Amino acid sequence: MVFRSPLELFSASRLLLPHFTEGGPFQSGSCSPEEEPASPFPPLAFPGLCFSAAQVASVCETLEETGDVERLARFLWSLPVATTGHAGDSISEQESVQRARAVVAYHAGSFRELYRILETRRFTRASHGKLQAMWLEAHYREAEKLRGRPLGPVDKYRVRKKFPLPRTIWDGEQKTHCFKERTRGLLREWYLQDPYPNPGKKRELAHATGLTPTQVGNWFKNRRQRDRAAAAKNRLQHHHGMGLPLGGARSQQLGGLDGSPASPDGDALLSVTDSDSDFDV
DNA sequence: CCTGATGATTACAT
DNA sequence: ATGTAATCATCAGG
Repeated sequence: MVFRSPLELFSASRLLLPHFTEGGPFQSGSCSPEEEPASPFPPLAFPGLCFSAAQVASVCETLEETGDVERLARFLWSLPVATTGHAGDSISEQESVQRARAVVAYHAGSFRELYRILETRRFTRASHGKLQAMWLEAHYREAEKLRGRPLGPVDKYRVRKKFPLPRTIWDGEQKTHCFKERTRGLLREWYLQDPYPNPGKKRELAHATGLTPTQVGNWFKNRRQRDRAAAAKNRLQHHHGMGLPLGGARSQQLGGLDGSPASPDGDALLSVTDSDSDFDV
């Protein structure tokens, strides 16, 4: 659907390329210090043969940020494909280029190519979020197409389990349910010291966790509510007299999900995180 | 503070 | 393998 005729693409790329080289809007000084600063742009040569890696990366990043996927696709197609020989570490290997190719493949619906890119190349953390979203969305759409209907939460969960994120775009730092594990740990620590933080503390904690002060306030509010509810439940249980041999504070209702030890499949290391914080009275 | 909505997860049945 | 019910946590608004 997004494809155009090759003629138009090529002409557009010829129009596009000089536009980006002029003025040098961004310097993506990642790792190319020894390139010639002179000869800013050979005006009429073939673009793929004369652009430095930094320039290509800059163009890719700019086009990706602006969301102009069509132009990005044209630019990628204008690049030299699979320059053999020693070109293994050259332009094509740059993360910006690989990420751009992933974006283009995703938008074009070329999911297999997208998967190949995401699985074979290694990406830095800054790209993980976007690439993970693309990986998941692509699989969702495929599953959705196989079936007639849109996917529910359970279907998405199953798709997620069936196609786990590759290590190339996931550093193993799993997020439990909502916030990052690190964030939750910080919130819990501060909560233990002071369940009613003043605005200053809230702001400081928000900055430390990357959340908004409102989110921090909501978390504390919900947390207090949850603890209070747990305490009330416990008190009721005590009055009624619990005959259960289990001495744990949380009873049937609150600890309802801890009885699932039959899932030793790797990713169970975090499912126990916060329910344990409901310490007994 | 309480409630509704939503997502994630599990368990059960088909 | 897929559908469904139940549970839990989080988020946001009244």
